Amino acid sequence: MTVFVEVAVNVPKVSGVFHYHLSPELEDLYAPGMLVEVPFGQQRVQGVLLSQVETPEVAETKAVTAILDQEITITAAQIELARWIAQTSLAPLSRCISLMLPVGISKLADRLYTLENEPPKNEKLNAISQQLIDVLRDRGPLRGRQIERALPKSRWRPAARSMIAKEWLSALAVLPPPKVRPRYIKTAQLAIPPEQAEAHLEGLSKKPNVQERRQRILEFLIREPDPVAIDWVYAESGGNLADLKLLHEKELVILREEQIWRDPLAGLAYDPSTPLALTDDQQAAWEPIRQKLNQDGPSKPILLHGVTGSGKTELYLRAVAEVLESGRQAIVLVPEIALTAQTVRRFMSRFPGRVGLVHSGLSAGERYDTWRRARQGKLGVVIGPRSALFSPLPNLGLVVVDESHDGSYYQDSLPPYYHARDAAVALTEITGSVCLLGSATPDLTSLQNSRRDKWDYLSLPKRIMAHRETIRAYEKRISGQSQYQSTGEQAAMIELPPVNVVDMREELKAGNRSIFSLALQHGLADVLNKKQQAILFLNRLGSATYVFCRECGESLSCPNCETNLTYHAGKESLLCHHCGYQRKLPKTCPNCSSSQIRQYGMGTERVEREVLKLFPQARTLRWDRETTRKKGAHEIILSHFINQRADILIGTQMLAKGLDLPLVTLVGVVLADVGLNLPDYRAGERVFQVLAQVAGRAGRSPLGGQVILQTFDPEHYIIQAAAGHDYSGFSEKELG
DNA sequence: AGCACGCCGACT
DNA sequence: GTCGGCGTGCTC
Repeated sequence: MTVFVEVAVNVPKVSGVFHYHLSPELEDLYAPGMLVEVPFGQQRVQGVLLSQVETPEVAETKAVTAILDQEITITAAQIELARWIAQTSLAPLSRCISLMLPVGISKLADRLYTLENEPPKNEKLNAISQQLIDVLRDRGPLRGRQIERALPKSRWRPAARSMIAKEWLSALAVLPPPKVRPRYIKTAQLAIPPEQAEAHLEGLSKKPNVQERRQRILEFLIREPDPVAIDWVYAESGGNLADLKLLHEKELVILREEQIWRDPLAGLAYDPSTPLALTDDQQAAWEPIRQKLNQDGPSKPILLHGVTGSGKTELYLRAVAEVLESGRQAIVLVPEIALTAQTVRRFMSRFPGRVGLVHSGLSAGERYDTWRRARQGKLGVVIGPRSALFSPLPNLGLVVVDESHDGSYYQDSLPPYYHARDAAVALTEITGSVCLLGSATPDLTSLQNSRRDKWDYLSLPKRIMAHRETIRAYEKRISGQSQYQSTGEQAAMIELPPVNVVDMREELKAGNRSIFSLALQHGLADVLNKKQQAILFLNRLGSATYVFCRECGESLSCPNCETNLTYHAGKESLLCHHCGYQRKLPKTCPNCSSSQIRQYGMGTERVEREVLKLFPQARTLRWDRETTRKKGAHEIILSHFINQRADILIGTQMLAKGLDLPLVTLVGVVLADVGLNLPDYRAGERVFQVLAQVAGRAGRSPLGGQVILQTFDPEHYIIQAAAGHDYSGFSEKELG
């Protein structure tokens, strides 16, 4: 009986699965999820075995060439998840399967080109053919991708084809081996009991210095009973591999190869932390979560709606601990590692040695090793952005989606276009595990799911100031400026900061032409005086500059699609990014004929300049795409600010993501209504989310805090809702 | 991705 | 008449 299997081939653009048969020697080794090599057309390609099939769809099946990895590369749950993503995103299944292959493992087919015969001397060759011949003569046989690099952008493939027909070249279908491999180090260990080794310290060499060196090696190994990395032996003794080999031949030392894990977290120091006591609110939310984690069978996803600073992370940590205790694993999704470093650090210090971190900055080797440790169940928690969802954990118990409203969970750059939040829910349904989605400003889709009882809903309505010791540390630092009394409880509650909405039209009427209202100027002066910190937030989308009438607040919009027109300095005209409508910048406002019509959009540099004009002594720090482009820049800027090496942090959208900046007492939103008039039914939702999040950055310490929200449209319900920290008011209005 | 098949323009 | 351009479709 021949065994037929379904294979998803790793070829971009190929949708669907193909049927192959297994040769008798592979039949016994077969398991779904294995990485194999199969012939496909003229090529040799990678594929993933899915399931066995009774009868193949075609009469003639080809045989699976080889099993590339004895261990399962993709778990059964992942195969199902890939199928789910393929179905819902309309992307080819093979693409969804390759999402789950770690970088360095996934390999596309290629061809190896060899120069077989020099073309006859009298043959006239075109330039490309000549180049190809030359490069193959110089460098020997090359793969297609190597030729691609040697002759960039040239159309060498047709030339190669015609030369293959003339038998000057040959082409062989190959599948390159994976780029990443486990890393091994050599270790040395004493082969005999230490007492006996003492007797062998003499006569290791005739040369006194060599004798001494080898003696030192033995002495070191006598002190270290466990296998030791040979580099360490060299460092301790000044010896080399030849010495070790000699000692090995004398049967005094065992030399071994030991696999090591490349771990990006290995060098990091962290203070282990213990669970914090829960507040009553947290306790009330924790109970149902705990129950679900310990109950068998399917359970609804949980939407954990907690205002900024309400202690959602502590609940995630508890949930993860509960899951680990029962021998299962957890995945924690965060929007962007660089912006959620604080959250990541809390997981690392609560579960030292059990956390695997995945993100784009890792080397292929680090990723591969983290992936393999996850596969072997050696990691308890995998934390990372959306790709962390595809870790092959053998016994998944929990998926946490932190800041689950965040737009970066949606992949829109290349297919499959999928939403990691939805995929997380799907994965927990497949595996029968628990999905915990946390947010201070849940997206309306999620809220609707909980309203319709598809999801469960838990809320943390109150803010926690800080843990008692933290508060005490601050009180020492600020010596008596505190507005709040310690309650004696483990954690004290604190109000969300008051929000002051400033009508910028009134400011102009009163003769203030600065981009800062008087209230914001006073606020900044006060902060600088008291040596506290402020954040200035620019709710800006891209580099677009909007045109406003400073008299009536009217923004110029496109007559066709109601999008705000944006000003392009290069063309000196207004452009609609939606339909391409273009017009000259008008001299007067079409609404009120005022001449106070200006482009109103600015970058962080402009804001910084304005701040320094008013407060030359202020120490400012800019945080935007431009200043954070370099690797590690996020951490540097943040730690600068947290350590009070700057007074005012000026930044864009990134500021809105889960940062804990305790000394910030003032948040100024330079222009709150930007983005409100976009032709997108979620524009209001996005603006509300970002305003609510950034407002939540203020006043997280005993110093209290306030938010100043500048706007030309103070009556807008989104602005009103954000000003009142009124999520339910906002969602009522949006959902009806 | 690669390759075959197939249908229209400039050449021996 | 044919060589060859690249559009479309298929690969178990």
